Amino acid sequence: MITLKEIAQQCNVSIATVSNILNGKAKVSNETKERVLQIIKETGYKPNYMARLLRANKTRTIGVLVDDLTEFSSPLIVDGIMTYLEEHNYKTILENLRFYSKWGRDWYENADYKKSVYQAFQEFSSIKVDGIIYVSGHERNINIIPEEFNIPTVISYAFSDSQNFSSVLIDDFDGAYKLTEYLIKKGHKKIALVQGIEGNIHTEERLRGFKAALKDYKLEADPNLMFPGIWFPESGYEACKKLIESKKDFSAIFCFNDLMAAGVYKYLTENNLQVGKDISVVGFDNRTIAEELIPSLTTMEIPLKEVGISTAKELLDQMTSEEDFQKQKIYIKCNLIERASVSNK
Amino acid sequence: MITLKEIAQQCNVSIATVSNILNGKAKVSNETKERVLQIIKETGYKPNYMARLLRANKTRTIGVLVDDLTEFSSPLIVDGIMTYLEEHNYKTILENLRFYSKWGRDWYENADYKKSVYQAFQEFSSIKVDGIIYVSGHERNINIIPEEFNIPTVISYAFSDSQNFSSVLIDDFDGAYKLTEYLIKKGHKKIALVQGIEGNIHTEERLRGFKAALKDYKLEADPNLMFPGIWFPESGYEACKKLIESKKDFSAIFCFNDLMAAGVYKYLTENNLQVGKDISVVGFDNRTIAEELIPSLTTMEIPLKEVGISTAKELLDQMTSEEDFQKQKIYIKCNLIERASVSNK
DNA sequence: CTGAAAGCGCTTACAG
DNA sequence: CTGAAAGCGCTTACAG
Repeated sequence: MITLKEIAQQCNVSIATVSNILNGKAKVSNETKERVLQIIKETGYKPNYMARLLRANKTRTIGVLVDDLTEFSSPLIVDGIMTYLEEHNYKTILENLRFYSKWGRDWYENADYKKSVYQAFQEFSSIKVDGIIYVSGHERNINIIPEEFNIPTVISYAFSDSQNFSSVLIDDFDGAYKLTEYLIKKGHKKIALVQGIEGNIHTEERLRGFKAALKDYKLEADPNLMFPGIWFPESGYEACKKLIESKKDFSAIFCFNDLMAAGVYKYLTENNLQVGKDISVVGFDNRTIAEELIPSLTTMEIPLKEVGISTAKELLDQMTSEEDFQKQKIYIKCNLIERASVSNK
Repeated sequence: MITLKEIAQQCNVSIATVSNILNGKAKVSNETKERVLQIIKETGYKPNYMARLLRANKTRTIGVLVDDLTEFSSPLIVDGIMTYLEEHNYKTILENLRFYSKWGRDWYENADYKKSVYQAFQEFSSIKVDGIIYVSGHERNINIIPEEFNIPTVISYAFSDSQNFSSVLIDDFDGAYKLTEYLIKKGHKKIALVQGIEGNIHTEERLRGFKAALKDYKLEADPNLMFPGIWFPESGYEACKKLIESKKDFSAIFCFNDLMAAGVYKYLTENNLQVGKDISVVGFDNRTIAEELIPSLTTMEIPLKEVGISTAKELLDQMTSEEDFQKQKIYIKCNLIERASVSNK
């Protein structure tokens, strides 16, 4: 590979001059400049990235750490991050922790989890990234992000107790509130619930939103209509089975995600009940499947790309802020996608 | 950040000695070694990545170029690649071209497409990656991969006319053959087809496989039962509509992907025809939706993670091979996932 | 406007 | 077994 030195020799100037031209330090005559630029073009010379970084001691590179790239939310968040960073002329180095594929769905109970994150930070630190983004696979309280590296870090799709990290989250409360309100305005008063995993933040926030909406409309939440779930279709199927078999009075089912709604569809269909006619159903997430279910599913879209963009923006804002940067939690609102699974009651 | 030099000072040895210890060049007494290692541990010293790379002039880093990370196939392929590379102690730098999000679905007709790829190669080259993997969003003939950089490069989920690149592909022919054979063995003789976009490799290969299976079982392909499609549910819906309205005789529909199968489900359901009873349906891809459709869809799984692993392996094999490495096309077989959408005829 | 020189943090022959 | 020195390819005061 051709080097600065060789370019300088070919042009009969010093390497400093070539370097100055390359970096736009203007103290060079136009004539020399053009000659050098010409040669650079001819030879296809490219500066050595490593050397440059070693000297400059900053990289204009952001390290992105992902719990697991195969989680449904991750690619879109990463896409948003990269969109914003690219626009602002930053490069990205992505490290995929692959926690779900390595250790199954309960990986955050694995002892090596913390170690892996720490190692990733060490790597990023030795690469001298200018900032770090942690992309979580689901919202939770992350308390294992090392603070001693002193690199600006923002958390995407999760948060931390630490005051040192801003984070960008989904407004699950608002989403569930609006979805419930939508059902109420359609005339539904007895709404059954298929919840997510207990203790999970999405679950708790959506539950809060659900209850708040009922309360504001002077309705009461009926504990007999509330079922646990673990995000997968089977949960919806089982909950729906119990619900129907119990012969309880209800007209709509609010599933805390689309996959469980698919399970509800399955049970209802198998039992000759028509979704959107006999029983109304709503989901959450707006995954691909929501549009393809029959009838198509009314649900809440999570603007994941926007989460990514917002995260990247927060990080750059922090990196370029002069004074003490005020860390914050940013909540992104969800959008109601109205389809065909809810009828007027 | 603490440096080699400071460690050396603290230990009263030369930087060369510390460096040797770090790199396991054994010519150091145990005593010194332990003392130095102790200090390194205490101080939390980490070698400067850039400096090391600058000196060593190789990076143990693989550049991964992705058409678009939000394509359904990409995250899993990338996951496979990273799995293999991590096991072999390589780092990954990922560049997301974001072609689909930038330019819509016909991006490869965009003139800037080639330029973007070239620039990415330039970047990788100046970062001095040891190898490059190009991850395509769908199989096609890629003829715009620059060859002048002289960096070992393997193509994932696509191929090239050039003899300089190995590639890893899905065996669409085999998959379609087996799926067709499966239908035939279930007694279906008149099989309708909802194809993918014309000219697309997946379409052509699956069509070849379909026809080959029919031929081997002495059946004839009926052009009247073959419909075009563009991979989305609407295509399946429309094709199915025409098919039913034409009153043609058939007992099964082979959709070239799961999304179109979802459209077929929709039309059949709306018209009171039961999938898996009145009409059998199979798809291709085994996307999330396949399991959630009612009844669940029999389809071909594309082992995307395996594609990624295989690609990474091919690249490392090439990089470490002594003699002239024989470039090849590797075909990964698909797996039949039998569910509930096909009945015996 | 231009160049000689120091130095970023390492590795690697080489000498002792 | 250990260290002085050169050098990887750049950038950046500084002097002229």
